Amino acid sequence: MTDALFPLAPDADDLLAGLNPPQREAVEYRGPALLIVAGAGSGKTRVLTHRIASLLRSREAWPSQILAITFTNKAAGEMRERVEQIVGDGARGMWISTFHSACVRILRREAEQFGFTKAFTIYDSGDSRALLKRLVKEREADAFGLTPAGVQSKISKLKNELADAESYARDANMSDPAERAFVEIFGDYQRELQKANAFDFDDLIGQTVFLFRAFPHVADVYRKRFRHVLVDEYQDTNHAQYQLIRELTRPVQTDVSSGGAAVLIPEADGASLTVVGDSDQSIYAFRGADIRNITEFERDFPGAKVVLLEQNYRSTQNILDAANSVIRNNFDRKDKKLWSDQGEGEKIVGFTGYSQHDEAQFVADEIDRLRRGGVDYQQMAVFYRTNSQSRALEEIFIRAAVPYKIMGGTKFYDRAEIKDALAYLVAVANPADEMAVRRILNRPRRGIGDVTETAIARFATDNGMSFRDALAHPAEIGLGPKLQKAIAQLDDVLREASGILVPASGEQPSPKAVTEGLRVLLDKSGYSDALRRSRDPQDEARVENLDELVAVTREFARNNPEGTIVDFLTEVALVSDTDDIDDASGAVSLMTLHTAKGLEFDAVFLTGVEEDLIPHRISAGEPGGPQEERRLFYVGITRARKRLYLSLAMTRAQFGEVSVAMPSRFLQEIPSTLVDWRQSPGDVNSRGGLQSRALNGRRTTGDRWGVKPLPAGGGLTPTSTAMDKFPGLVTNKMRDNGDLELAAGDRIRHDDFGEGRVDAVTGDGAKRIAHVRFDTAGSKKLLIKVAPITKL
DNA sequence: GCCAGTCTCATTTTT
DNA sequence: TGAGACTGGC
Repeated sequence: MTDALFPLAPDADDLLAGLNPPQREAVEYRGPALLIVAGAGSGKTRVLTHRIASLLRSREAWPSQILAITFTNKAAGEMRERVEQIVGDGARGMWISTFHSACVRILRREAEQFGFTKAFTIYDSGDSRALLKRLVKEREADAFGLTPAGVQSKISKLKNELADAESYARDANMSDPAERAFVEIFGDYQRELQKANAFDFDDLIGQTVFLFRAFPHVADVYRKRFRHVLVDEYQDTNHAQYQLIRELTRPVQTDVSSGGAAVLIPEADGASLTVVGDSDQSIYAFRGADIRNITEFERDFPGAKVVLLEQNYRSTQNILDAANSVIRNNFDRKDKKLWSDQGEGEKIVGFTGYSQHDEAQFVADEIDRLRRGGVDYQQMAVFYRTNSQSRALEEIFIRAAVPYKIMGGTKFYDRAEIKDALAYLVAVANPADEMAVRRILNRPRRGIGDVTETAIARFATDNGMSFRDALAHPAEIGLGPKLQKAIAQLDDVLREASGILVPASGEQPSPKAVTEGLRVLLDKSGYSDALRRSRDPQDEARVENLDELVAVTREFARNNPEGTIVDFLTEVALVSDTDDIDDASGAVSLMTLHTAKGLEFDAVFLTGVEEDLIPHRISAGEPGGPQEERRLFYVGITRARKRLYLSLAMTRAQFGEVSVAMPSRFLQEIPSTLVDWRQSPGDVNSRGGLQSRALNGRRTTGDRWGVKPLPAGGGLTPTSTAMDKFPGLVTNKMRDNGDLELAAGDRIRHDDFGEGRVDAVTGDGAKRIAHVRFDTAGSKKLLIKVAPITKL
């Protein structure tokens, strides 16, 4: 069979060209279930896109029969692009999207089936927290120690497990007042969402599963449609997502029952399922990702084929050796070894700074050096564990004129003025969304405070109308003339915008509707004017941000000529700024380790490699926490193509207080032969103080980092790395008196000061300080955790 | 109802 | 440290 459009033979070849044997197998295997275990940098995107292309080319599937699910919008965009590169227009009609977008698409189509409308709002976590705040307050649940944030995360966890308020209540200890309050709030919350015609983030998945289970005929529509389901980053799926996949890949059954007898006959096999993932890169357990989804795939899908991709095309062998030797310490994993044929490459560079600024300075200097050596800024990235660590880096980078951009972090759509503007749009698109209407009620200031807001709400309840509709009856609410006028004006503006954005049925809104509607809302409500008149200098920036939002609507109209206000709001709710990573900007990327997943750079700086940061101290108490932290560290390492820097600081200022930082235990897991310590923890922290010789020396050297400082001991150990010089300085081996209990009256011995008596102990945790009077050396204050002391 | 100044409090990761 | 809650004066 030849086909003019799709000549089979040559194309099949070019899809396999350049692939190694396991990769080929992953592209070519056909069967009900396939698990591709793809180590970092093993070319999984390539495999996935070629697999899709191969299905299309061979006519095994129409584009519309393919559903590819990724974790981020960025990944979805990339995959689409790469598939289009291969098959061109033949990719049209495929669903390549995130879990959330796919579910929104389904829910919008089917919303009417279960009490929602197409125009439902998507609550982001800020929205749901705001709602919960109100509910917690109404129930006075703070008296039981419930906080909005705590309730939110608990609800989220439950939803990820597909539990609802009722099912949770069945097993909950209802004699505990806090539990009872929680159950009540959970119930309230769900009712409020329904009333507001809104889904929160977790609902998008959970309610889709619910929809499929409650309405099998609806599910069958999608089961018949999607014959090939492919899931990327499968190790990050949570239970709800797992169940969604299960529902989608169930066999289609036809109901031929007659006269009350239910008879189901199989109509078609379940869709073929391909999942790609790497359990070593599972770093989202904290928000419900269940690593078992991937580790038990073969049990879940008997007969599943498993393909292992272990050849790494990204990094040098040194980097991979480091990564392997770190991840090896996680005990419950299947052994998997990344290898590369790119040669050893450069050694990993280690550096210890005195402070985080010192560390940042090293990074800045080294970036500068790399740049001079021909590495582009956009090929360099700096990672850190927590967002707050970026500040020190930024300060130094600004001073050192290193161009940088922060990925993630404060989001455009999180700004108050943007949320206000969007609330205006939501109030028009989905008037049932009371939260949105309440939000804009007094923005700009209209003199409407708590009292008036409550009066409106009461009027609405009393008259069986929505909060939004109550705005149309200011005279009847019993308010002063000024307030009546203010409310009437708001009502007018919303009405006018509604005419533009949601025209009467049958009429097509103009492509410019969203832009125009937003303009009307901002201008006629007085919002823009209020900002422009303000003398707060920040308001100038806010005006600019709103202009930017208007520009976003224009861009949206260009890309989606048929796009409605609801489509626009969906996009805004689901697309974070992290997604539009501007690769051409010529700047160094700064981001958290989590954000780094899926990216790669020629040079990577992994900063803050300290205990309590990575592994983060909070993780210590969580089951599986330390292991997940190790995977996070592993993810960071494996982002690097050619150069990897590991840096830390000996002291770190946190919330205004300086504390001593210890090298991370993970450093010790890397063979010392792989690391070239420019300045090791030993150089900085040799006992005797933090103003070490190495640090002082550095300040006076012209080329600060060009020359490797001589190893201590006069260079008598030429092959040693600095790590050898300070046995006893890194974690296990590092002096760590940990939970050494000292109390006033105890006698201790200090390596340098001899014996003494403890007068008092102050502080707590790692910062406990012993006040000691030594027999010969006088009084000293010692940090109990690290001081070279023993109790007698 | 508004505002500005003070206070307290928690500080991980985010589709 | 810095964001949000709270308070008291207008």
